[in-house]
Amino acid sequence: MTPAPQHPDGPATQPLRSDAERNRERITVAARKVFARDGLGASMASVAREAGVGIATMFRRFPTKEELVDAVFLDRMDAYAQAVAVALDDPDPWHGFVGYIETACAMQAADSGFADVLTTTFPTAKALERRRNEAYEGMVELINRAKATGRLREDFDSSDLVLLHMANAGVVNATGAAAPDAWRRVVALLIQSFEAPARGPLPASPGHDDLYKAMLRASPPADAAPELDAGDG
Amino acid sequence: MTPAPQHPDGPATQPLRSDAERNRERITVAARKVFARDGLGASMASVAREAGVGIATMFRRFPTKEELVDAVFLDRMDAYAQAVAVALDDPDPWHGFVGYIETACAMQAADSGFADVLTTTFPTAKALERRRNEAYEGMVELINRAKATGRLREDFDSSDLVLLHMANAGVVNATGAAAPDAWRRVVALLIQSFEAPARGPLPASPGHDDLYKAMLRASPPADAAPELDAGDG
DNA sequence: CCAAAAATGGATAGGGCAATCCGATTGCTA
DNA sequence: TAGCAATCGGATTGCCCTATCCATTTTTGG
Repeated sequence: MTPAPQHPDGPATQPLRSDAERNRERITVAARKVFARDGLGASMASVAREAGVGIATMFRRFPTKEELVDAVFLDRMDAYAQAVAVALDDPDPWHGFVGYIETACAMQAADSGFADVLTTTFPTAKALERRRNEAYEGMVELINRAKATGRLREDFDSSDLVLLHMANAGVVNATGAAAPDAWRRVVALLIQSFEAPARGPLPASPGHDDLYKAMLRASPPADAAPELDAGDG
Repeated sequence: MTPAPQHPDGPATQPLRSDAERNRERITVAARKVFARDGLGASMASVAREAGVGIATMFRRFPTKEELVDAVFLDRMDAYAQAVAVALDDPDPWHGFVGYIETACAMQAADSGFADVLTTTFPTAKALERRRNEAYEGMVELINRAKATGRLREDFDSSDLVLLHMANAGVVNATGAAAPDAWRRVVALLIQSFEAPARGPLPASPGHDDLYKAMLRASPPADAAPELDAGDG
Protein backbone atom coordinates (compact mmCIF):
# COMPACT_ATOMS: atom_id res chain seq x y z
CA MET A 1 0.00 0.00 0.00
CA THR A 2 2.26 2.71 1.20
CA PRO A 3 4.25 3.45 -1.92
CA ALA A 4 7.56 2.97 -0.18
CA PRO A 5 8.25 6.08 1.89
CA GLN A 6 11.53 6.74 0.11
CA HIS A 7 13.73 9.49 1.31
CA PRO A 8 12.59 12.88 -0.02
CA ASP A 9 15.44 12.74 -2.49
CA GLY A 10 14.62 9.47 -4.14
CA PRO A 11 13.87 10.16 -7.80
CA ALA A 12 10.41 8.63 -7.58
CA THR A 13 11.51 5.16 -8.58
CA GLN A 14 8.70 2.70 -8.79
CA PRO A 15 7.93 1.12 -5.45
CA LEU A 16 9.78 -2.08 -4.70
CA ARG A 17 8.06 -5.33 -4.18
CA SER A 18 7.39 -5.87 -0.50
CA ASP A 19 10.06 -8.49 0.03
CA ALA A 20 12.55 -6.37 -1.82
CA GLU A 21 11.70 -3.35 0.28
CA ARG A 22 12.07 -5.45 3.39
CA ASN A 23 15.49 -6.63 2.32
CA ARG A 24 16.50 -3.14 1.38
CA GLU A 25 15.68 -2.09 4.89
CA ARG A 26 17.62 -4.97 6.40
CA ILE A 27 20.59 -4.03 4.28
CA THR A 28 20.62 -0.38 5.26
CA VAL A 29 20.21 -1.25 8.92
CA ALA A 30 23.09 -3.69 8.69
CA ALA A 31 25.19 -1.22 6.74
CA ARG A 32 24.65 1.47 9.34
CA LYS A 33 25.94 -0.88 11.99
CA VAL A 34 28.87 -2.23 10.00
CA PHE A 35 30.02 1.12 8.65
CA ALA A 36 29.76 2.71 12.07
CA ARG A 37 32.01 0.03 13.48
CA ASP A 38 34.45 -0.55 10.63
CA GLY A 39 34.33 2.61 8.59
CA LEU A 40 33.60 2.82 4.88
CA GLY A 41 36.35 0.30 4.26
CA ALA A 42 33.96 -2.46 5.25
CA SER A 43 33.19 -4.84 2.40
CA MET A 44 29.87 -5.17 0.67
CA ALA A 45 30.04 -8.85 1.51
CA SER A 46 30.32 -8.15 5.23
CA VAL A 47 27.26 -5.95 5.07
CA ALA A 48 25.33 -8.66 3.24
CA ARG A 49 26.36 -11.19 5.87
CA GLU A 50 25.30 -8.89 8.68
CA ALA A 51 22.00 -8.29 6.92
CA GLY A 52 21.44 -11.97 6.34
CA VAL A 53 20.78 -11.53 2.64
CA GLY A 54 22.52 -13.03 -0.35
CA ILE A 55 25.35 -11.20 -1.99
CA ALA A 56 23.36 -10.91 -5.18
CA THR A 57 20.59 -9.12 -3.34
CA MET A 58 23.12 -6.70 -2.01
CA PHE A 59 24.46 -5.84 -5.44
CA ARG A 60 21.09 -5.76 -7.09
CA ARG A 61 19.85 -3.16 -4.69
CA PHE A 62 23.09 -1.22 -4.39
CA PRO A 63 25.26 -1.78 -7.45
CA THR A 64 28.04 0.37 -6.03
CA LYS A 65 29.20 1.20 -2.57
CA GLU A 66 28.51 4.85 -3.28
CA GLU A 67 24.83 4.13 -3.61
CA LEU A 68 24.79 2.26 -0.36
CA VAL A 69 26.69 5.04 1.34
CA ASP A 70 24.28 7.54 -0.09
CA ALA A 71 21.32 5.66 1.29
CA VAL A 72 22.87 4.94 4.65
CA PHE A 73 24.35 8.30 5.51
CA LEU A 74 21.66 10.56 4.22
CA ASP A 75 20.05 10.83 7.62
CA ARG A 76 23.40 11.42 9.27
CA MET A 77 24.09 14.14 6.78
CA ASP A 78 20.68 15.58 7.58
CA ALA A 79 21.62 15.67 11.22
CA TYR A 80 24.86 17.30 10.24
CA ALA A 81 23.10 19.98 8.20
CA GLN A 82 20.76 20.37 11.13
CA ALA A 83 23.70 21.11 13.39
CA VAL A 84 24.64 23.96 11.10
CA ALA A 85 21.07 25.26 11.19
CA VAL A 86 21.07 25.14 14.97
CA ALA A 87 24.33 27.03 15.03
CA LEU A 88 22.91 29.69 12.75
CA ASP A 89 19.97 30.09 15.10
CA ASP A 90 22.24 30.75 18.03
CA PRO A 91 22.15 34.43 18.94
CA ASP A 92 25.85 34.24 19.69
CA PRO A 93 27.60 33.23 16.42
CA TRP A 94 30.81 32.22 18.14
CA HIS A 95 28.93 30.05 20.59
CA GLY A 96 27.01 28.55 17.70
CA PHE A 97 30.21 27.98 15.77
CA VAL A 98 31.84 26.16 18.65
CA GLY A 99 28.73 24.14 19.29
CA TYR A 100 28.55 23.12 15.68
CA ILE A 101 32.15 21.91 15.70
CA GLU A 102 31.63 19.89 18.84
CA THR A 103 28.46 18.33 17.51
CA ALA A 104 29.93 17.46 14.15
CA CYS A 105 33.09 16.02 15.64
CA ALA A 106 31.08 14.00 18.11
CA MET A 107 29.17 12.55 15.19
CA GLN A 108 32.48 11.55 13.66
CA ALA A 109 33.60 9.92 16.87
CA ALA A 110 30.35 8.00 17.16
CA ASP A 111 30.47 6.62 13.64
CA SER A 112 33.64 5.69 11.83
CA GLY A 113 31.75 5.55 8.59
CA PHE A 114 30.50 9.07 8.99
CA ALA A 115 33.98 10.22 9.88
CA ASP A 116 35.05 8.90 6.50
CA VAL A 117 32.07 10.46 4.78
CA LEU A 118 32.95 13.90 6.07
CA THR A 119 36.41 13.75 4.57
CA THR A 120 35.47 12.08 1.32
CA THR A 121 33.21 13.12 -1.50
CA PHE A 122 31.10 10.91 -3.72
CA PRO A 123 30.07 12.67 -6.89
CA THR A 124 27.54 9.97 -7.64
CA ALA A 125 25.89 10.15 -4.25
CA LYS A 126 23.60 12.98 -5.26
CA ALA A 127 21.39 13.32 -2.22
CA LEU A 128 24.32 13.14 0.12
CA GLU A 129 26.29 15.74 -1.79
CA ARG A 130 23.34 18.07 -1.92
CA ARG A 131 23.10 17.97 1.86
CA ARG A 132 26.79 18.52 2.16
CA ASN A 133 26.60 21.58 -0.04
CA GLU A 134 23.65 22.99 1.84
CA ALA A 135 25.54 22.51 5.06
CA TYR A 136 28.60 24.09 3.52
CA GLU A 137 26.74 27.24 2.56
CA GLY A 138 25.40 27.52 6.06
CA MET A 139 28.87 27.13 7.44
CA VAL A 140 30.23 29.94 5.33
CA GLU A 141 27.52 32.19 6.68
CA LEU A 142 28.22 31.01 10.19
CA ILE A 143 31.90 31.72 9.76
CA ASN A 144 31.21 35.21 8.49
CA ARG A 145 28.98 36.02 11.41
CA ALA A 146 31.47 34.62 13.88
CA LYS A 147 34.21 36.71 12.34
CA ALA A 148 31.96 39.77 12.50
CA THR A 149 31.68 39.40 16.24
CA GLY A 150 35.44 39.42 16.47
CA ARG A 151 35.63 36.12 18.28
CA LEU A 152 36.75 34.10 15.27
CA ARG A 153 40.16 34.89 13.83
CA GLU A 154 40.04 36.79 10.57
CA ASP A 155 42.20 34.40 8.62
CA PHE A 156 39.94 31.47 9.32
CA ASP A 157 38.84 29.81 6.11
CA SER A 158 35.95 27.49 5.46
CA SER A 159 38.44 24.89 4.29
CA ASP A 160 39.76 24.84 7.83
CA LEU A 161 36.62 23.00 8.83
CA VAL A 162 37.44 20.26 6.36
CA LEU A 163 40.96 20.09 7.73
CA LEU A 164 39.52 19.94 11.22
CA HIS A 165 37.41 16.96 10.22
CA MET A 166 40.38 15.25 8.64
CA ALA A 167 42.43 15.76 11.79
CA ASN A 168 39.57 14.55 13.93
CA ALA A 169 39.12 11.48 11.74
CA GLY A 170 42.79 10.73 12.27
CA VAL A 171 42.41 10.84 16.03
CA VAL A 172 39.16 8.92 16.05
CA ASN A 173 40.45 6.20 13.77
CA ALA A 174 43.73 5.88 15.62
CA THR A 175 42.27 5.77 19.11
CA GLY A 176 38.99 3.97 18.50
CA ALA A 177 37.49 2.37 21.54
CA ALA A 178 40.77 2.43 23.45
CA ALA A 179 40.55 6.16 24.12
CA PRO A 180 37.07 7.16 23.00
CA ASP A 181 37.30 10.72 24.27
CA ALA A 182 40.76 11.63 23.09
CA TRP A 183 39.35 13.56 20.18
CA ARG A 184 37.69 16.02 22.52
CA ARG A 185 41.02 17.33 23.65
CA VAL A 186 42.35 17.80 20.15
CA VAL A 187 39.19 19.51 19.03
CA ALA A 188 39.25 21.78 22.06
CA LEU A 189 42.82 22.74 21.24
CA LEU A 190 41.88 23.56 17.68
CA ILE A 191 38.90 25.60 18.76
CA GLN A 192 41.13 27.63 21.02
CA SER A 193 43.42 28.33 18.14
CA PHE A 194 40.46 29.49 16.06
CA GLU A 195 39.63 32.11 18.63
CA ALA A 196 40.64 35.67 17.93
CA PRO A 197 43.00 37.31 18.27
CA ALA A 198 45.22 35.13 16.14
CA ARG A 199 48.48 34.33 17.84
CA GLY A 200 50.35 34.47 14.59
CA PRO A 201 50.06 34.04 10.88
CA LEU A 202 49.25 30.70 9.35
CA PRO A 203 50.51 28.88 6.28
CA ALA A 204 48.09 29.38 3.41
CA SER A 205 44.97 27.28 3.19
CA PRO A 206 45.05 24.57 0.60
CA GLY A 207 43.06 25.69 -2.43
CA HIS A 208 39.47 24.58 -2.31
CA ASP A 209 40.00 22.76 -5.58
CA ASP A 210 42.90 20.82 -4.18
CA LEU A 211 40.93 19.95 -1.12
CA TYR A 212 38.10 18.75 -3.30
CA LYS A 213 40.51 16.60 -5.23
CA ALA A 214 41.83 15.25 -1.98
CA MET A 215 38.34 14.34 -0.86
CA LEU A 216 37.65 12.74 -4.20
CA ARG A 217 40.59 10.46 -4.11
CA ALA A 218 38.88 8.32 -1.49
CA SER A 219 41.84 5.98 -1.60
CA PRO A 220 43.79 5.62 -4.81
CA PRO A 221 46.29 2.87 -4.20
CA ALA A 222 45.65 1.89 -0.65
CA ASP A 223 45.72 4.40 2.06
CA ALA A 224 44.43 1.86 4.38
CA ALA A 225 45.70 1.22 7.84
CA PRO A 226 48.53 -0.84 9.14
CA GLU A 227 46.81 -4.19 9.43
CA LEU A 228 50.14 -5.85 10.01
CA ASP A 229 49.50 -9.36 11.08
CA ALA A 230 46.70 -8.48 13.41
CA GLY A 231 45.86 -12.07 14.07
CA ASP A 232 42.10 -12.25 14.25
CA GLY A 233 42.26 -15.48 16.19
CA MET B 1 84.15 -9.82 3.44
CA THR B 2 82.56 -7.04 5.35
CA PRO B 3 80.52 -9.03 7.83
CA ALA B 4 77.29 -7.37 6.83
CA PRO B 5 77.18 -3.90 8.33
CA GLN B 6 73.92 -4.58 10.15
CA HIS B 7 72.26 -1.81 12.01
CA PRO B 8 73.77 -1.28 15.45
CA ASP B 9 70.78 -3.03 16.91
CA GLY B 10 70.98 -6.23 14.98
CA PRO B 11 71.51 -9.07 17.46
CA ALA B 12 74.71 -10.20 15.79
CA THR B 13 73.06 -12.72 13.53
CA GLN B 14 75.44 -14.65 11.36
CA PRO B 15 76.22 -12.81 8.15
CA LEU B 16 73.96 -13.65 5.23
CA ARG B 17 75.25 -15.17 2.08
CA SER B 18 76.10 -12.46 -0.41
CA ASP B 19 73.10 -12.99 -2.64
CA ALA B 20 70.82 -13.10 0.36
CA GLU B 21 72.25 -9.88 1.67
CA ARG B 22 71.78 -8.32 -1.74
CA ASN B 23 68.13 -9.37 -1.82
CA ARG B 24 67.59 -8.18 1.69
CA GLU B 25 68.83 -4.82 0.58
CA ARG B 26 66.59 -4.79 -2.48
CA ILE B 27 63.64 -5.64 -0.29
CA THR B 28 64.25 -2.88 2.22
CA VAL B 29 64.80 -0.36 -0.55
CA ALA B 30 61.56 -1.42 -2.22
CA ALA B 31 59.71 -1.42 1.09
CA ARG B 32 60.87 2.10 1.86
CA LYS B 33 59.42 3.23 -1.44
CA VAL B 34 56.19 1.29 -1.23
CA PHE B 35 55.47 2.11 2.40
CA ALA B 36 56.22 5.77 1.82
CA ARG B 37 53.72 5.85 -0.99
CA ASP B 38 50.99 3.53 0.30
CA GLY B 39 51.43 3.51 4.04
CA LEU B 40 51.91 0.44 6.18
CA GLY B 41 48.78 -1.04 4.67
CA ALA B 42 50.79 -2.05 1.62
CA SER B 43 50.98 -5.79 1.18
CA MET B 44 54.06 -7.91 1.56
CA ALA B 45 53.40 -9.14 -1.95
CA SER B 46 53.52 -5.64 -3.40
CA VAL B 47 56.84 -5.05 -1.74
CA ALA B 48 58.19 -8.31 -3.14
CA ARG B 49 57.03 -7.33 -6.61
CA GLU B 50 58.59 -3.90 -6.34
CA ALA B 51 61.80 -5.51 -5.15
CA GLY B 52 61.74 -8.03 -7.95
CA VAL B 53 62.17 -10.99 -5.62
CA GLY B 54 59.99 -14.02 -5.09
CA ILE B 55 57.37 -13.99 -2.41
CA ALA B 56 59.15 -16.80 -0.60
CA THR B 57 62.29 -14.72 -0.36
CA MET B 58 60.26 -11.93 1.15
CA PHE B 59 58.80 -14.14 3.86
CA ARG B 60 62.01 -15.99 4.53
CA ARG B 61 63.82 -12.76 5.28
CA PHE B 62 60.95 -10.99 7.01
CA PRO B 63 58.49 -13.54 8.42
CA THR B 64 56.18 -10.80 9.67
CA LYS B 65 55.44 -7.29 8.54
CA GLU B 66 56.61 -6.04 11.91
CA GLU B 67 60.10 -7.25 11.18
CA LEU B 68 60.10 -5.54 7.84
CA VAL B 69 58.78 -2.36 9.37
CA ASP B 70 61.43 -2.58 12.05
CA ALA B 71 64.17 -2.85 9.47
CA VAL B 72 62.78 -0.21 7.16
CA PHE B 73 61.89 2.52 9.62
CA LEU B 74 64.78 2.26 11.99
CA ASP B 75 66.68 5.00 10.23
CA ARG B 76 63.58 7.20 10.07
CA MET B 77 63.13 6.66 13.77
CA ASP B 78 66.75 7.58 14.24
CA ALA B 79 66.13 10.83 12.41
CA TYR B 80 63.10 11.35 14.57
CA ALA B 81 65.06 10.82 17.76
CA GLN B 82 67.65 13.13 16.30
CA ALA B 83 65.04 15.85 15.92
CA VAL B 84 64.36 15.60 19.62
CA ALA B 85 68.06 15.85 20.36
CA VAL B 86 68.34 18.93 18.19
CA ALA B 87 65.40 20.47 19.97
CA LEU B 88 67.02 19.78 23.34
CA ASP B 89 70.14 21.55 22.15
CA ASP B 90 68.23 24.67 21.29
CA PRO B 91 68.93 27.39 23.84
CA ASP B 92 65.30 28.42 23.56
CA PRO B 93 63.20 25.43 24.65
CA TRP B 94 60.00 26.77 23.13
CA HIS B 95 61.73 27.38 19.82
CA GLY B 96 63.18 23.90 20.00
CA PHE B 97 59.81 22.45 20.84
CA VAL B 98 58.14 24.11 17.88
CA GLY B 99 60.97 23.11 15.60
CA TYR B 100 60.72 19.52 16.72
CA ILE B 101 57.00 19.41 15.99
CA GLU B 102 57.45 20.86 12.55
CA THR B 103 60.25 18.47 11.73
CA ALA B 104 58.42 15.42 12.97
CA CYS B 105 55.20 16.33 11.20
CA ALA B 106 57.08 17.02 8.00
CA MET B 107 58.52 13.54 8.26
CA GLN B 108 55.01 12.20 8.53
CA ALA B 109 53.92 14.16 5.51
CA ALA B 110 56.85 12.91 3.48
CA ASP B 111 56.25 9.27 4.26
CA SER B 112 52.83 7.73 4.76
CA GLY B 113 54.43 4.68 6.26
CA PHE B 114 56.22 6.72 8.88
CA ALA B 115 53.02 8.58 9.63
CA ASP B 116 51.51 5.21 10.47
CA VAL B 117 54.55 4.18 12.46
CA LEU B 118 54.29 7.22 14.70
CA THR B 119 50.74 6.39 15.68
CA THR B 120 51.16 2.66 15.99
CA THR B 121 53.31 0.54 18.22
CA PHE B 122 54.92 -2.78 17.40
CA PRO B 123 55.93 -4.62 20.53
CA THR B 124 57.98 -7.06 18.51
CA ALA B 125 59.91 -4.40 16.65
CA LYS B 126 62.50 -4.05 19.36
CA ALA B 127 64.96 -1.66 17.78
CA LEU B 128 62.20 0.63 16.61
CA GLU B 129 60.51 0.71 19.98
CA ARG B 130 63.75 1.42 21.74
CA ARG B 131 64.28 4.48 19.58
CA ARG B 132 60.75 5.55 20.18
CA ASN B 133 61.20 5.33 23.91
CA GLU B 134 64.45 7.23 23.81
CA ALA B 135 62.78 9.93 21.81
CA TYR B 136 59.88 9.93 24.22
CA GLU B 137 62.10 10.55 27.20
CA GLY B 138 63.73 13.42 25.40
CA MET B 139 60.35 14.86 24.59
CA VAL B 140 59.27 14.80 28.21
CA GLU B 141 62.38 16.74 29.12
CA LEU B 142 61.78 19.14 26.26
CA ILE B 143 58.21 19.69 27.39
CA ASN B 144 59.30 20.40 30.93
CA ARG B 145 61.83 22.94 29.83
CA ALA B 146 59.36 24.62 27.51
CA LYS B 147 56.86 24.87 30.32
CA ALA B 148 59.53 26.30 32.59
CA THR B 149 60.03 29.18 30.20
CA GLY B 150 56.34 29.92 30.39
CA ARG B 151 55.82 29.69 26.66
CA LEU B 152 54.17 26.25 26.74
CA ARG B 153 50.83 25.98 28.46
CA GLU B 154 50.96 24.25 31.82
CA ASP B 155 48.33 21.66 31.05
CA PHE B 156 50.20 20.33 28.05
CA ASP B 157 50.78 16.64 28.36
CA SER B 158 53.26 14.43 26.57
CA SER B 159 50.34 12.43 25.24
CA ASP B 160 49.31 15.53 23.34
CA LEU B 161 52.21 14.93 21.02
CA VAL B 162 50.81 11.52 20.17
CA LEU B 163 47.43 13.08 19.55
CA LEU B 164 49.10 15.69 17.39
CA HIS B 165 50.66 12.96 15.29
CA MET B 166 47.36 11.16 14.98
CA ALA B 167 45.66 14.34 13.84
CA ASN B 168 48.46 15.07 11.43
CA ALA B 169 48.30 11.55 10.05
CA GLY B 170 44.61 12.10 9.43
CA VAL B 171 45.29 15.24 7.42
CA VAL B 172 48.23 13.75 5.56
CA ASN B 173 46.37 10.59 4.65
CA ALA B 174 43.25 12.43 3.60
CA THR B 175 44.95 15.06 1.48
CA GLY B 176 47.88 13.12 0.08
CA ALA B 177 49.35 14.58 -3.05
CA ALA B 178 46.28 16.67 -3.77
CA ALA B 179 47.09 19.20 -1.07
CA PRO B 180 50.57 18.29 0.09
CA ASP B 181 50.98 21.29 2.39
CA ALA B 182 47.60 21.31 4.06
CA TRP B 183 49.05 19.70 7.16
CA ARG B 184 51.22 22.75 7.80
CA ARG B 185 48.21 24.87 8.52
CA VAL B 186 46.69 22.39 10.94
CA VAL B 187 49.98 21.91 12.72
CA ALA B 188 50.48 25.65 12.94
CA LEU B 189 47.03 26.01 14.48
CA LEU B 190 47.79 23.34 17.04
CA ILE B 191 51.12 24.91 17.91
CA GLN B 192 49.39 28.23 18.53
CA SER B 193 47.00 26.50 20.88
CA PHE B 194 49.93 24.98 22.74
CA GLU B 195 51.34 28.39 23.45
CA ALA B 196 50.80 29.89 26.89
CA PRO B 197 48.71 31.37 28.24
CA ALA B 198 46.05 28.75 27.77
CA ARG B 199 42.84 30.21 26.44
CA GLY B 200 40.76 27.84 28.47
CA PRO B 201 40.70 24.49 30.15
CA LEU B 202 40.90 21.30 28.14
CA PRO B 203 39.17 17.97 28.40
CA ALA B 204 41.41 15.50 30.21
CA SER B 205 44.17 13.73 28.35
CA PRO B 206 43.50 10.14 27.51
CA GLY B 207 45.36 7.96 29.98
CA HIS B 208 48.77 6.92 28.71
CA ASP B 209 47.72 3.30 29.03
CA ASP B 210 44.68 3.85 26.88
CA LEU B 211 46.75 5.64 24.31
CA TYR B 212 49.19 2.77 24.30
CA LYS B 213 46.34 0.37 23.76
CA ALA B 214 45.10 2.54 20.95
CA MET B 215 48.51 2.47 19.30
CA LEU B 216 48.71 -1.26 19.78
CA ARG B 217 45.47 -2.00 18.09
CA ALA B 218 47.06 -1.31 14.72
CA SER B 219 43.81 -2.29 13.09
CA PRO B 220 41.62 -4.86 14.77
CA PRO B 221 38.71 -5.36 12.40
CA ALA B 222 39.52 -3.02 9.57
CA ASP B 223 40.14 0.61 10.21
CA ALA B 224 41.17 0.91 6.66
CA ALA B 225 40.12 3.64 4.33
CA PRO B 226 37.12 4.08 2.11
CA GLU B 227 38.40 2.39 -1.01
CA LEU B 228 34.94 2.46 -2.53
CA ASP B 229 35.33 1.52 -6.11
CA ALA B 230 38.37 3.59 -6.75
CA GLY B 231 39.13 2.22 -10.17
CA ASP B 232 42.83 1.60 -10.28
CA GLY B 233 42.94 2.11 -14.02
C1' DC C 1 86.94 -27.37 -9.31
C1' DC C 2 83.53 -29.68 -6.81
C1' DA C 3 80.18 -30.79 -3.40
C1' DA C 4 77.56 -29.28 0.57
C1' DA C 5 74.86 -25.67 2.32
C1' DA C 6 72.18 -21.78 1.56
C1' DA C 7 69.08 -19.31 -1.02
C1' DT C 8 65.76 -18.69 -4.70
C1' DG C 9 61.19 -18.28 -6.64
C1' DG C 10 57.35 -20.57 -8.87
C1' DA C 11 53.58 -23.35 -7.45
C1' DT C 12 50.12 -23.95 -4.42
C1' DA C 13 46.87 -24.13 -0.52
C1' DG C 14 43.52 -21.33 1.85
C1' DG C 15 40.87 -17.14 2.57
C1' DG C 16 38.49 -12.73 1.32
C1' DC C 17 36.30 -9.72 -1.85
C1' DA C 18 33.76 -7.78 -6.12
C1' DA C 19 30.72 -8.94 -9.35
C1' DT C 20 27.80 -11.94 -12.35
C1' DC C 21 24.84 -15.98 -13.52
C1' DC C 22 20.89 -18.75 -13.13
C1' DG C 23 17.56 -22.09 -11.22
C1' DA C 24 14.22 -21.77 -7.48
C1' DT C 25 11.07 -18.97 -4.98
C1' DT C 26 7.90 -15.35 -3.93
C1' DG C 27 4.79 -11.37 -4.55
C1' DC C 28 1.57 -9.12 -7.41
C1' DT C 29 -2.27 -8.53 -10.28
C1' DA C 30 -5.86 -9.85 -13.32
C1' DT D 1 -6.35 -18.56 -7.98
C1' DA D 2 -3.20 -18.70 -11.72
C1' DG D 3 0.56 -17.10 -14.24
C1' DC D 4 4.06 -13.86 -14.97
C1' DA D 5 7.57 -11.03 -13.59
C1' DA D 6 10.36 -9.61 -9.97
C1' DT D 7 13.28 -11.20 -6.52
C1' DC D 8 16.20 -14.29 -4.07
C1' DG D 9 20.59 -16.27 -2.89
C1' DG D 10 23.95 -19.90 -3.64
C1' DA D 11 27.44 -20.96 -6.93
C1' DT D 12 30.90 -19.27 -9.62
C1' DT D 13 34.63 -16.52 -11.81
C1' DG D 14 38.55 -13.71 -11.33
C1' DC D 15 41.74 -11.19 -8.58
C1' DC D 16 44.77 -10.24 -4.59
C1' DC D 17 46.73 -11.56 -0.25
C1' DT D 18 49.29 -14.56 3.31
C1' DA D 19 52.01 -18.36 4.00
C1' DT D 20 54.34 -22.72 3.02
C1' DC D 21 56.54 -26.31 0.08
C1' DC D 22 60.10 -28.00 -2.77
C1' DA D 23 62.83 -28.65 -7.03
C1' DT D 24 66.40 -25.81 -8.94
C1' DT D 25 70.15 -22.52 -8.80
C1' DT D 26 73.89 -20.01 -6.58
C1' DT D 27 77.51 -19.24 -3.29
C1' DT D 28 81.02 -20.72 -0.53
C1' DG D 29 85.01 -23.10 1.12
C1' DG D 30 88.15 -26.92 1.03
